[in-house]
Amino acid sequence: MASQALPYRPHNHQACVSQALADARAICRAQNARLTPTRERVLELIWQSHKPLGAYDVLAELTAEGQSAAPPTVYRALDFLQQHGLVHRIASLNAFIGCAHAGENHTGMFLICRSCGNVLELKAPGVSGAIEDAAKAEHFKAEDVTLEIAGLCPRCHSESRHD
Amino acid sequence: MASQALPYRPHNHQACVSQALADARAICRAQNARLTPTRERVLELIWQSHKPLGAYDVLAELTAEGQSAAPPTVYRALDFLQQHGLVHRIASLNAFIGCAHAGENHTGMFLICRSCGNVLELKAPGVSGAIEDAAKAEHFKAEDVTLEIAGLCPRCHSESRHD
DNA sequence: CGGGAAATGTTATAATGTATCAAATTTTCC
DNA sequence: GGAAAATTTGATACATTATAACATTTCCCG
Repeated sequence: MASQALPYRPHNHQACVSQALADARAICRAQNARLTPTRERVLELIWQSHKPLGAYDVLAELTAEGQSAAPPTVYRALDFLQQHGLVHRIASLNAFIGCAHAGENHTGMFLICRSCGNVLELKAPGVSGAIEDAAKAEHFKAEDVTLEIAGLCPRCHSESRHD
Repeated sequence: MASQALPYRPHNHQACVSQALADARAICRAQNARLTPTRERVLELIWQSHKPLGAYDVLAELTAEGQSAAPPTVYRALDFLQQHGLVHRIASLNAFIGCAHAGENHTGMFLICRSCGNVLELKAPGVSGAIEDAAKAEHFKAEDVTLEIAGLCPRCHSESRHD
């Protein structure tokens, strides 16, 4: 069995991208939302790795491809993708990452490696439950959860001990 | 008994401020850190309410008081206060709030009311434990947790139902 | 009181995100 | 099919948040 989650070990990443794009098309079709070429291209760029990408990094790639793009181009596409649950914004990094559980109606929990930069998105029902309980105990109506854990992924952690 | 946590109901807020400043002085003395006038004044400004304050809001108040302040003045003071556990940065708001549990070595969990803007900081050991477990299951070494819940505080929630 | 460290002042600039309005495209509905 | 409405995109300008770099001052310690 694999000891480490996908982002932390070599894998056929093109499969991740293809899957994400296929899911996105299906989700947009189901929601009657228009996954236009720019939006799809931005999603693909975001998915180019498991590291979060800044909006201006996306912009740079678009302009490098010859597209006439400005900041609003990118932010609008990212807003659309977020609203349809296809990407997440990582608040602690001001960056964006492809959603690993698109369409599953989840509360994202992100493990962010400060060494290699890769991010793993978990579902962690136990955590979500504990958060709901804590909010409920204060009579607080939770609507949106930001949960980002910075640290060392298994790979970088084991390497750092072999110095 | 009180049904709502402090930030969500009227209270003698000056007592919060005095307590926070007294704690800060004690903590800095214990750590041999210098709580200079600017740092102390920034902490006091941050504590002027239970709503997070932006760095440039702090800056505006400092300049209004006649201090010759620039962005680095504020960010340096905030960095110092964060390092000594006296304020927290709310990543989802790009703003800062006084630490409600200074010196207690905790993982902050923030309940942020999107209506009134007040923030309650909780300790929630159950949540921290669940997060640690989830990270451990992925062999991830957690170092820093960002946990921010946006929603409606008890007060705003009950008001919104009486429309 | 002198030498080094810490803190502050100052200017400039980087990085991230939005407002606004015009033009083009797509959808809707007759 | 074609006109009106809604959505999407283009383009310019600007707002907000944060940092780099270097000079100056203040404080601590011997």
